[in-house]
Amino acid sequence: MKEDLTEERCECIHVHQELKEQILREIPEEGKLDELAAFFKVFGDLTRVRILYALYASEMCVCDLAQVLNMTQSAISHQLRFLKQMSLVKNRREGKTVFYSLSDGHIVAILRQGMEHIEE
Amino acid sequence: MKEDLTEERCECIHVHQELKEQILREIPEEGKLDELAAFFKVFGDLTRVRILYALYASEMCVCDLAQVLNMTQSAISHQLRFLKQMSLVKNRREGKTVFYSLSDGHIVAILRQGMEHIEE
DNA sequence: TGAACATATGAACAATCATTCATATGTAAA
DNA sequence: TTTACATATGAATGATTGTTCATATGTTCA
Repeated sequence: MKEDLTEERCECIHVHQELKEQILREIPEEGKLDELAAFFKVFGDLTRVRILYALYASEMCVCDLAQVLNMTQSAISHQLRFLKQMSLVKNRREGKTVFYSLSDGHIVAILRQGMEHIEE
Repeated sequence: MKEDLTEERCECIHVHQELKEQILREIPEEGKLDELAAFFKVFGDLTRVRILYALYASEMCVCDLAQVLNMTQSAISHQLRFLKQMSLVKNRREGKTVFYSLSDGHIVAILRQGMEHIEE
């Protein structure tokens, strides 16, 4: 939790102590919110969103992703590691190549919901 | 669009030219994806997520938000401006104070879906 | 009009992050 | 075992971003 910053507070009293505590109870705990923000942060980058849509179209290896998205293998690989850490993608090895795919349909649902919002 | 990086490409041919173009057709256009990433980026910060949940609990003025979340008025104000730009919140003035609230129920739906995902 | 309060905002700073470069690891085939 | 290919990764760098500080704008009331 942060330190108390009351010294510099205005005198606004729309939220009195009681109500303030009630609101705080309605807000999920900081740990959960931190996880949530971290989760959404994954979708907040153009490269990662492109990767996710590409994998939605088809399972692919790192090299193919790099070709399709016209980026370096290293850049793609770094982002895939991040996506894997956040369990948005899974992978399987087949000989020298590693194939990546979306970890579940949930991901697509979230992308779709975001799309709906910006297309208004 | 980025420059062509083919010189340093591997020889992986799982995606031949035809398939590559088909996949590219299935990926939304770069402009849309950019918007989408920008949209999700808003949810990718702890402070902003806390603000959104606080406003979900109750409409509030800047000063009250600062108190409830124990942050400076300036920090909250900056984030509210951002949230407003991305049209996640709206506001109304009443005398000296400005009240903020969620712009629509869609926002809550997205937060909920994110929560569902991390609670697995 | 002037004083007090609520909010907004520009500039600066520190922290975070995406990409690049160089190189390491893992696998297959010769 | 050596070579070649596919992927992974650590360090460095440039860009982005959240907060702070100082101050400006907008509103009410005396």
